[in-house]
Amino acid sequence: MQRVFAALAREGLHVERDGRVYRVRLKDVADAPAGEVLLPDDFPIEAKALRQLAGLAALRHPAGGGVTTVRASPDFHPGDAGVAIGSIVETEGIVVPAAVGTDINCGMRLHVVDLTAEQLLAKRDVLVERLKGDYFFSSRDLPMTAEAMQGLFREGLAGWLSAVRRRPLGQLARCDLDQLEREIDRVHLGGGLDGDPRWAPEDIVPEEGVVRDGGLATIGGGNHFVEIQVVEEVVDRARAWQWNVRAGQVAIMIHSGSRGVGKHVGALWRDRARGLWPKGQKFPPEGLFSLSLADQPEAVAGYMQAEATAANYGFLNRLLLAELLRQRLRELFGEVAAPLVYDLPHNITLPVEGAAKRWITRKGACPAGVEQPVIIPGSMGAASYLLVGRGSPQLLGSASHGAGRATSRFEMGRRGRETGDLGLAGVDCITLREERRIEEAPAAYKPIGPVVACQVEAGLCDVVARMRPLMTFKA
DNA sequence: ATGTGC
Repeated sequence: MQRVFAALAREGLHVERDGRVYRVRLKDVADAPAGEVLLPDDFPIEAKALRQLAGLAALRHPAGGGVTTVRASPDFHPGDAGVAIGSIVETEGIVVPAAVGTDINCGMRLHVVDLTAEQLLAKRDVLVERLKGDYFFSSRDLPMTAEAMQGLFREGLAGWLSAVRRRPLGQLARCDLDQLEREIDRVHLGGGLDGDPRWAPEDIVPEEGVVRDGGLATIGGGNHFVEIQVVEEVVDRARAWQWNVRAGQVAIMIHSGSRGVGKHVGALWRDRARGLWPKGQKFPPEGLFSLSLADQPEAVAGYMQAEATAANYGFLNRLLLAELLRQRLRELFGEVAAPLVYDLPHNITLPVEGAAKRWITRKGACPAGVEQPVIIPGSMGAASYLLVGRGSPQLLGSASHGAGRATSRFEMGRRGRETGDLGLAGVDCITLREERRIEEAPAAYKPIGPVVACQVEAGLCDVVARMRPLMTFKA
């Protein structure tokens, strides 16, 4: 697989690949930093996605600060909120709420389970029935005290956990809280950023008493899922052993985010950024309003705290989705070990380490720091990968967050009605919405193999293990 | 992406 970096040239913006030149017309990009796209050979590249990337590159705040670097990961594709999915952007002196959007702390979580696929599939039907109850019919019982919700929003998983330890209610009383505590260091950033409950939707942060938040432990729509997999191949035996991953074992992979809380925070700050834009100044492309440290330091701090608040909720959402599944596995198989391998966000703004006033926003890009676990899911029915990051600067210490959509949901709907081969044979997808099967069918996505291979070849990460799906839950 | 929204 050949590695291809294509500069978005300043004059006219073009990408040259395989002898073909892709041109994108865009004004205002004259003094923007060049963007780079990493793609396998023969991959389609959408003009809309390039236009969006160029729009990001051109961002400047009239009071000072702007975007310094943009990169695009191999699963790069157009987004509907003005930012292409797979964008990695470094800013200096500004933050851009719309760049991360409303799906704050969308991310991945991976557990391994001390069962073989055969053992698990022997109880497939009863497991599916119970999980349908948990994930689709809200039969779960997860009452949260005011202290737990406030601790969560303020500090993340550690704050939540210490409150739950004081008063474990409902199904939380059946969780192994010591294990959850030990697993916090396998969550990126310790599963906690400095947030504040005042940024969360009011109805889920009681002053006192208990709330039953219907958003917690829910999968969400689109490409989000809970998947039971089997480790098909271990490539890096030493690291796999160290991370508890064994060939032939069952794994649990979760792709979800901060649900309504991220939507609340993202929409609130998108609107605030527009409202705070200096009067009389030309609007930025695609509604990408920024907040400048130069004249709005409290707004920058406020947004970062609000984003952190939603991010903390996303960490707990994934933890609880996994916890429900671990409880069902214990019911059916006894005390079976199902340790966390890693949990990490691929939709988040983080400060650049060791540099004041600089941030990296990853929009559909997985952090891939040195020796750090990287989780790249394939599309429904396809393989997923556990990798180890190498901290390469090429994509600012990032990797892709998936295979990348190749065909729009709308187009897939049309193709589905015309009964094309959507690659769904043999896929065990449990969903209440039939249209998901088509919208998220394997044929809607690029093949994960080349997407992973080109990143390995580029030195972004190395494969530790490959998993294949056994059953996928999609809301 | 979103207890989607015209």
